[in-house]
Amino acid sequence: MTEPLAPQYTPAAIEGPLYSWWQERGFFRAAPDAPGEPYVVQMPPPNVTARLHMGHGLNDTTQDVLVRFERMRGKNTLWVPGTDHAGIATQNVIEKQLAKEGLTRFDLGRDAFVDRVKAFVAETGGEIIEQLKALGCSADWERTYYTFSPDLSATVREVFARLYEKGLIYRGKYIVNWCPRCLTTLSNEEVEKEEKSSSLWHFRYPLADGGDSIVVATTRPETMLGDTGIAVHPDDPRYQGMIGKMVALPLTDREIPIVGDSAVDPAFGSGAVKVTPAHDPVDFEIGRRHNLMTIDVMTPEARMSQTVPERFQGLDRMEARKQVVAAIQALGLLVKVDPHTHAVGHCYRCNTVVEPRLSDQWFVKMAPLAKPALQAYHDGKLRFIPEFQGGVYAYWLENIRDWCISRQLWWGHRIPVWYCQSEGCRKTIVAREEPTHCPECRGHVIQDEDVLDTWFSSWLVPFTSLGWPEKTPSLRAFYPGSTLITAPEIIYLWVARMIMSGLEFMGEVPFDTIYLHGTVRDAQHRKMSKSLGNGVDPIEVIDRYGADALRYTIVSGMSVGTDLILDTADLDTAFAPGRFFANKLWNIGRFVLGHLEQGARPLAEVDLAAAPLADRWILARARAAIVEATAHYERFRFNEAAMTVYRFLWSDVADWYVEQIKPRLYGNVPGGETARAVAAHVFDIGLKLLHPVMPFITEELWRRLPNSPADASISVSAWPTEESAPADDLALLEFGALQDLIGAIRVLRADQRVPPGQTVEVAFANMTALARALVSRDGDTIQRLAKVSAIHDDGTPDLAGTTLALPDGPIVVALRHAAADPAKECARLATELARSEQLLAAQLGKLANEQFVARAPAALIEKERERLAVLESQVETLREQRRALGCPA
RNA sequence: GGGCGAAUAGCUCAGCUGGUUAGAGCGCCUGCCUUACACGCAGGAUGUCGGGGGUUCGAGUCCCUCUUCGCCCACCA
Repeated sequence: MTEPLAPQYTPAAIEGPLYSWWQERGFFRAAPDAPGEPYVVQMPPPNVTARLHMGHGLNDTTQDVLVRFERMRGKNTLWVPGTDHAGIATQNVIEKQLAKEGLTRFDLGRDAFVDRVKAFVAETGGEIIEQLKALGCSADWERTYYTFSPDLSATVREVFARLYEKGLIYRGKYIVNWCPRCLTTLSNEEVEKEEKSSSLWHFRYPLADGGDSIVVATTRPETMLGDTGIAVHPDDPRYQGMIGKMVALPLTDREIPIVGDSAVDPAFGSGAVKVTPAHDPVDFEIGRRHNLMTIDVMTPEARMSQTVPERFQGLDRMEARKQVVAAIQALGLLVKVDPHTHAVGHCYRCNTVVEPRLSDQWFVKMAPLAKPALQAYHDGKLRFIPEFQGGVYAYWLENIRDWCISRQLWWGHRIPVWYCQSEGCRKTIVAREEPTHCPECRGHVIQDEDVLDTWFSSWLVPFTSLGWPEKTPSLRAFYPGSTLITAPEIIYLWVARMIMSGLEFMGEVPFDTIYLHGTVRDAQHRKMSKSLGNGVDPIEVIDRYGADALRYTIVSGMSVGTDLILDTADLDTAFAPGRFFANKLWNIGRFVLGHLEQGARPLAEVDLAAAPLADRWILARARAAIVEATAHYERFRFNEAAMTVYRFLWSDVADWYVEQIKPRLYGNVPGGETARAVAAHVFDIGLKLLHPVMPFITEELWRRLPNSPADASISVSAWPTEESAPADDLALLEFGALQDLIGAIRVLRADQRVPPGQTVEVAFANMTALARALVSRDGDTIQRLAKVSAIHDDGTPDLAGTTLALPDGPIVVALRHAAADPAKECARLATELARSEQLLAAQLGKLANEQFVARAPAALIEKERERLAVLESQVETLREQRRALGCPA
């Protein structure tokens, strides 16, 4: 471990080995009986077929930041990882593979298909886990669960059986969302609504008695073939006489009744609604109330079925739509077509337009589960960040609808329901273990063909991942968990349901804090997606710039509740902040470690009272960084935390402290030992504060610090506290003044184009006590850092000076350097004078405002008075300079 | 249709309980290969804080309103 560090940081060389070492040493393992308050995070389980994308990058980096922070703070930290068998998504992947071979799942048959999926998962299912490791995720991988493992499958059955026994699971015929491509139902939450501009077609239906007619409006003309009634509002005067009459449904030979139903809005369209109970949830309810027939006019693939006139049979629904409209028009019954935009449901997995369809399905009765979940929120047991997301959660629960959990898929947990086949028995058996025969009549039983919604296993993971229903030590120690970190888009699909299942089966909410982060978008603010091709591959970024650079960029670009925008066109630029910072850090490390070969004394052994200003100052800055960064991490303001540490390490440590101690380290001068001790100490603090964000480089550098215990990891080292660095307000004030003095001289040099190599003489006037003290004690620092050969305390202002506000008053700083051109200098001074006079006038006005003086806090007024003094001095200096130069008035 | 979020430098964003001259990174300009780092150092420019109105001694910050983007929810067919 003593090879010299290269000038350029090459992350690829260190990240892999470090991760392997972390794993071997088991730093991320959480034992139920380990000391410390438990801190538990459930990782949103990625789909087994998934490859890491930026969404994971954002989500898992955020979790890892928090987990590493809490682990270092001494909590018994557990991050539970897992993968999701992802019913529809995974089945689709395999079906696509089959399609390439010219096959469908039906060609293989159910068992062979499931075997094929299993083989695929066995082969590729671990990829995403390896990618998460490349990202640096410090999960307890030994606990990695799989939602379709035998263990978790057993818990799914257990939960199904318990809910069924409690009367919370039922089977029924309702209108459900049907994806004609996936050939399965979807829950309401799995349907994504999209605004589409379309048409509202008005059809005239003649009454059966031949006299009158009635106009109906529809957005789905093809469903008219399944109309079994017409509904009007019972109080609508236009249709009062029509209720009860029959309509001759065009294109068919059916006669359907006109019914009165208050679900109809008289103000919309014509005020009359065609009722298609098999294809619309509202129509279904109307149909039920009025005993209308249901005619399913479509096949599962959304083609027109045998129930419609022959000319339309077999047509795709969209084609049928066109032809029905044409046929109606040919009959002279098309009244008008209005443009109309409305929300159309799409399958969340394949984006096909979802068809509402009457079907026999299994449901979970949600109201009894929602009630305690809502109560927990109102009782303050759930904290949402950002806060407003709590309202989103509550609104959904208040308007909860039953959950359709059966899926017509082959990949997933088969529904644990068997039906007795004997005539006269027909019992429905719900069982935890597969029954061999009907317990009632010993008849032959067959299992329900359907599988469960994927989310029916993932809504249980906060406790099933810990061994439930067994009361394992892990379950006892780590339930309930702490923080859930995820994207707002799965509040309903996952978060709310976990809360409900947690309350139902464990009696407690599964986590107390829900942190919802934004979405990763491209430069045009579009969501990253495969179809748009605007994605960034995090693995590519890690290979090129390192996981730390990726993580730093993610963290610093993300604030609470906002999206993360990444320019996908230019990765070099997009990840520059992280890359640059990692390199800077590496070089601070090279410098500091290079001077610590003989070791560093612990800070406790250093006489700080006797230490130079810079040492006391950097320790005070370290303390401020500790306090600030810790507060930011605690409040989920990770970008602010990152910025705080960045400023500490780059601006304070690198730009000032390192520059300041160089003479003490290079030259064999007294104080070198103190400088080494302090440098080692503040670098240790900086690395620790940064470790949650940039775990690899901080580990690599930290382990090389002389005072880091051998074979220890920064990831389990103690988080710095206020005790780690002494406060020193005087040092902050004095060093700040020193920085201001050096800064003022640098500005003068640059303004006057003094060549960088050339030293200058500086004249101070109006010296304050602080300035005098600094010049006499730290004059050498000023000389070195501002390239000054001599400092004069002139008492009179010189050419080309500037006024500087020190804490104890304004002083004048000037260069003893001939101004190039008196005329130019006069012009420059005139501009500056004008500006200063303006500011002075404004300041005088402000302080003349009686209201302000009466009401503003005293400290503020004091500051305003100080500023007035500076401005007055500035104006005076500029005037004197102009006089000295003989400038024209 | 209802609800929510956002609008600050060319770009991405900070600015938390109203209070100095509104900040950072990237990009840009000037000068530097100063023995940790040119992925760097020093200096610099750039903002009617989306528009309008209000509250206040004082508003980027609070209130109202409008505009523009984005998100979520919803059974007006």
